[in-house]
Order: sequence, then C-alpha cells, then structure tokens
Amino acid sequence: MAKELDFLTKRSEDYSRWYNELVVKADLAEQSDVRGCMIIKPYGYAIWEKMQRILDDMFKETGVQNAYFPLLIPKSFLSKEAEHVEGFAKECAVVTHYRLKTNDTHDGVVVDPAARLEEELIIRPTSETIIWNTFRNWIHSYRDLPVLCNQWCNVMRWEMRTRLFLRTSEFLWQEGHTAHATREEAEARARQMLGVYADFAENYMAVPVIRGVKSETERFAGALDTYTIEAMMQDGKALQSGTSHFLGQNFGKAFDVTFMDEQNERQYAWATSWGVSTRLMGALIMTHSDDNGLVLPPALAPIQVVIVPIYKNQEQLARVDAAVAPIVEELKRKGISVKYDNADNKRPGFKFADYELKGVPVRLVLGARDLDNGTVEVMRRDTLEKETRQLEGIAAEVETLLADIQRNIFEKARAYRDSRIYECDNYEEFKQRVKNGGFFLCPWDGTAETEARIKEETQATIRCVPFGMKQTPGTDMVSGRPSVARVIIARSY
RNA sequence: CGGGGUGUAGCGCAGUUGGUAGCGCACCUGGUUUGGGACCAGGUGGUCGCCCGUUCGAGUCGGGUCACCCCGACCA
Repeated sequence: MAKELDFLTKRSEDYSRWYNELVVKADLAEQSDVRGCMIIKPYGYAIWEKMQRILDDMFKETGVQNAYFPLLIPKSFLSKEAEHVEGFAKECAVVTHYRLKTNDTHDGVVVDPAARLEEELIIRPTSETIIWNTFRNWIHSYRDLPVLCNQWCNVMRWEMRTRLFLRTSEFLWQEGHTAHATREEAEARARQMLGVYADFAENYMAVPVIRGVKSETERFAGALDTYTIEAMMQDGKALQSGTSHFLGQNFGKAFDVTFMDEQNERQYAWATSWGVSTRLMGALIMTHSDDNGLVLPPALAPIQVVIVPIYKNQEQLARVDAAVAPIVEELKRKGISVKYDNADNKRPGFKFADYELKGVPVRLVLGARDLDNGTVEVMRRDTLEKETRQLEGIAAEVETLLADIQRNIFEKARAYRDSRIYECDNYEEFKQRVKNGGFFLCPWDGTAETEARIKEETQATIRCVPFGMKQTPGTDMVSGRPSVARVIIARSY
C-alpha cells in the first residue's frame, strides 16, 4: 500500500510551485540548459499541435494563408518604426559573426573576429518589420489588397525572468499580418481575429476570456489599438492569452508600402497583426488543473479515453483484451482517440494516478469481475467520479460524456471567474483586496498618471477596457476625476 | 541590475569537532504480485559546480569565480 508518495505540491500551498511541478511531472515540458529556453516534450507538443491545427483551420476560414519569413532580420529594419524599436530593442538577441574557428590550444572553438558581419542581424522578436519590407514589393494596386498572411514560427525575446510556457526566451507562436486598402477594413480585421481567438479559447480550450482593448501604456509597440483576450487563472491573476493589433499606417509609412487606389491616388497601406503563442498552454494548464494534475478539455486532449485492464494472469488478460478490442474499434470509428494500456510493467494503481496527472478526460477500467457482469467502470477526470456502467453501448455513452466534460469544465471555469470579478469604486478597498487576486471593474479617468500610480502602489495593471460589460458611471477612484470607462484591473502574469 | 537562497548519483536530499561519501526515488537482474502510485533479494551508478589557498589530509575551513532558483524592474 501507499507509503510516502511523491505528489504534487497543493495549489493552495504554493501556486507557482504547483504549476512548475505540474508542467514537468505531466510530461509537458522542461527547462533547457539554454538560458530561459524550454524543451517541449512529446506529450506537451501533441497538445500544441492540436491547437495549431484547429487555429489554422479557423484562420483559413477567414481567408488567411500561411507563409514563412526569415528568422534573421537586418538591424536597420528595426530602426524604421520608432515606437516599435523602443518596445523591442532591449530584448533582442543579435547575430554579429558568421564563423567560428578552433582556438589556439585546439580544444575548443572561438568566434572568428575576421568574420564580423557588416550589418548585424537580429533574431526576430516579431516579424512586422521583415514582413512589411516584403509587402512593399507585393503591393502596388488596390487590387493586390488585402494581403492576409500568417506564419507559424519561433521568436526570441531576451526576457529577464522566464517561466515554462508563460514566458520563455524563445517561444512558438503564429503571427498574422495583414495589409488593407482602408482604415475600416483593417480595424474590422483586427477585431475579427480577436473574435477568432476568443472563440478558440472558449470553445476548444474551455477557457473563458474577456475581450477588450488595451490602454495606451499597455499597447503593442507601434500599434494604434491593441485588442486582447484576458483569462483568469485559479490564483485570480490575469493572463493575456491573445492579442490583435490595429497598426494604422505606421508600418506602411515606415516601409513605404503604397498602392494606387480606385481614384488613381497613391495611398499608404493599413496594417494589422495578431498572435497567440505557446503561452496558451499555460492558460490551459492553470485554468482547469487540480491537485491530482492536469485536466484537459476533450477537444484538445491527445488521449481522450484510456482503458486499463485488471487481471491476475495471462489468461485473464487475454479475456480482457478480447472484450476491449471491439470497444476500441468503435471509439475510433467515432473519431475518439483512445489508448488501451495493457502494459505489464505498471500496476493499475500507478496507471490510474498517471493518466489523471496527464489529464486524460475519461478512463475505462475492465477486469474479470466486469467480464462476468457485462460491466465497465467509467471515471471522468473533471469530477473524478466513478460509475459502473453496462458494457453494451459504452462507446456512445463515452461520446456523450466527453461533450459533457468539455461543457462542464468551461462552465466551472466561468463560474469561478465570474465569482471573482468585483465592481470597486474605492481605492483603499481596492488596495486591500487586489492582493488576493481577482478582476476589479473600476472607473478610470483615462490618464496614464492614474494607471502608473495604481501599478506602482499595487503591482496591478489595467488589463483592458472590456467589451460588452456594463459601464455604470463613476468617478476615478484614484484621482477623483470623472471616469471615461470602467476597466479591468488585476495582477497579471 | 537590486534583495534573498541553493550547488553532493538521472531526480530529491543527508553528511556531526576536517580523516577519503551515504539515504530515498529511478534504473538493471531474479522472484512473488496486479480493482488506487507493489514487495522481497541482489546489483549498476559520484573529479562533492569550478579555481586558488590553509592542512599530513578538504564535501566540510578561507578567498575568488561560475551556474541555477525565488522575490522586484521588463514582457505574449
């Protein structure tokens, strides 16, 4: 029987530590020896691949096509859009040489000083510059517009502090870049893509999000408007889970991307960019998981159903194998990914704990007792409830159950989040309560001074001016001036 | 870059007043087990982060250095 077991740290004890241990123990990822970088393990990558596939289809539905641009960006490109440079300059990795040579003692290599690049190359922190430099050649007429392209790639930002999935020096993402003939069309596209992200977060990840627009200080470097989806983690902190930017004509002007319009007049192209990254994995983990490990939404789980046999000898195992085979077949026919784990080197108890840790939504257990009775034990990961069901028609029941789990974890996450959104008009009260997490819906006078003071005094930031939330009037709780809007204020990752 | 902490087996750790390194997990072999993380027996595995010094002798003492972790500033 169980002795001292190596369980996860409890969420309530140390949320950060729980998260870190979970990522490692559930086999999602681990820290690389390379500073701030992450190794995504096969199980974690399988989830990311599923996300990619679904998002990619959603993009294509809106007319977007995939392309690929270089990893290395000439330094001069980065200096063309003033605000953009300022935003990214301090976190860029720079390539200065193109050759190594063996050292004097012939036991290692050194950078060959003779191989210095005339112009340094930047490892992309984002690709607006190199893409808009290319768009100049692609766009000449209003008939060339819009250009709707996306790339799946890696980017590098030399962050000071990193956390698995949430903030790593190198991360995987998609970045969409579009060029348009009119302001209206570009703005509509930026909002449309935000909608795609919100749809994906809620309907596939089962992560409820608040859509909104960022304040000027929180805006993307070079954008006129930054739209965001904000999710609440189980410790009440906010996680920006996706962004979409309306870039105006800033990049059109910086890279001289012009076209002739229908009136035969030269115009600068209008731009948007939008992205989601492997940070979504962090959102997924921190929204649903519990003290037993990961809880995955069926829509993204690499394994949706695991079947564990119980047996005392090879003859019994053979009987279970025979009973399981048609169930596996039927589940597969329904498009459900199923794993029958009859490996003999792990005992059932270990398998139970392990698949719970990995967040497999449904577990079926079948032993000699069940074979005699024509039953099967069904366990759902979200509630950990076990039930004995008839073997007959189990595949159809599992299919219904998966849909129910998908719905249930979303509702649970939404109820939790909604219970921690507070309307607050009093700064003293706010300062006290914001420490414990939650989203605070507060009146704001629209000034950067107020925003800065809140951040300085509470470490909380304005997450967004939310769309579609009630905007009761009020006065700014810090300055006492009339408010321009109620904004979401929270501590964040 | 500031403040704190840690470096000893793949992982988690212990190591007394300096005397030549140990425990748990994992791994390998054999057997018994299998309805909630199995047990017994045997076995493999270490330049104690690195450098210099003190000493007959350093994981242990002194100086330096590097790396990593946590808390801030920066951020998808």
